[in-house]
Amino acid sequence: MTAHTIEQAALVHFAEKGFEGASLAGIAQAVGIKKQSIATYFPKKEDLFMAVFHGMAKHYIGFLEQLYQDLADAPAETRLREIVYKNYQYRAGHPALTAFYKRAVQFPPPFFKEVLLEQIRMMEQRSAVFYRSIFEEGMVKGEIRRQQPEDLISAFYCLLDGIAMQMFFYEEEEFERRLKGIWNIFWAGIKQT
Amino acid sequence: MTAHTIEQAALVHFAEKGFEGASLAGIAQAVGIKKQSIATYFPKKEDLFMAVFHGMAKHYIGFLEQLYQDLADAPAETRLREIVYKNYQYRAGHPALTAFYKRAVQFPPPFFKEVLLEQIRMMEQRSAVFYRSIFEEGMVKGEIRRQQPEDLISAFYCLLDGIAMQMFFYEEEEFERRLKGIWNIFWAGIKQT
DNA sequence: ACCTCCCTGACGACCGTCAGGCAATTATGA
DNA sequence: TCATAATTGCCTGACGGTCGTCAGGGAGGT
Repeated sequence: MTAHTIEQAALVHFAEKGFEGASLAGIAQAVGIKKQSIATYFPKKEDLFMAVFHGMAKHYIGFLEQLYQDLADAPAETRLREIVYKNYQYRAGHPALTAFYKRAVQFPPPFFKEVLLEQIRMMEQRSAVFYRSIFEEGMVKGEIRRQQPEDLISAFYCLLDGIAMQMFFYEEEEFERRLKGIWNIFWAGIKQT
Repeated sequence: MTAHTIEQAALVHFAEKGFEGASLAGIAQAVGIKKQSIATYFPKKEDLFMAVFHGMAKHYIGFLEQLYQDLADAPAETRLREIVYKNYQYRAGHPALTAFYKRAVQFPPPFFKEVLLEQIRMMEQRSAVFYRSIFEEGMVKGEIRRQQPEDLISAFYCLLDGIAMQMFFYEEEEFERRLKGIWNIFWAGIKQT
């Protein structure tokens, strides 16, 4: 039980200050124990980081699977727009998880850069399969203009990443206005005319 | 002279490990002096970081001004595409500056979060004025479909940020293939049909 | 008697910063 | 022109503080 509490506190600290910047003392204090007690559950700091990362990955993958399932029978536009918006809402609703993820992806602690990047590639590939099916189905049904599926996937990832970056700068209200405009332009760029 | 050498070494270290993660000892070693000697030019670590940041900002702004100037008389598509590609080439050609910028923007050291974010807002606003003029001119000339300029600007920033993120994951060749697809979809989304 | 869980104490390493020294260069004034 | 003063540029030494980790102890439940 305490292990889970530690993970939660560690998530926040790692998200805010990164792996090197976060201190075991600070995490322990947030839990209400001494720093040495963390070693009962996570012998090394790296172990704690790994546990937090896997917890985050599990949570996010669960969200994605649920999302994809819910959208099984819908027009391409609805499906894609829902992925964009639900991703945004997930990120807005889980700021600590999101900050941790952003930091881990862009500035991974050196001790397991490779493991981490591989994990991220896996997650992206899992998504790519799903996105590809949406695009190909959309093209067959005449909802989406015929073009290379790879280009569509690239652009969609670019859209999602760009949105994730922009979230950082604007207030909720302002951002949602922007999001609407961004989506309309993306959809205009791929739909069948 | 040494001051500039120190700044260059600091740029690399700050870019790779962040403000807290980079050590004065490491930077000094890269220059070939002792860590205490840095204090001759930069009394506090924060002063060094500030100097590096201002150097980077000046360099990048110079690049943007030059770019905007060169594109003064060209069709909207050319201008926008050039901005995208030249930005990409700049980032690819100056990886340390880019990494430093990314880290500073997304995870600013706490001691001057506000100063830094304000600086960034300034840089973005300077660009926004230029982008807006391209879009408005493009709409007047019938090159771009009539719509809210704000939406176009939002989408363009989203495009640039998304591209900056994606650069991280792919090799040069693979990435440039993707970039082409991404650009085509964006342009299809805003051009006059 | 044996785990489970958390504790105290101490360690070596590294951090940024302050204080002060010393040679080489440059500027000053007779 | 030359002695002297001032400045520059980098040095050594030491400081208090924080870090992660190792070693070992003790209370409470099984």
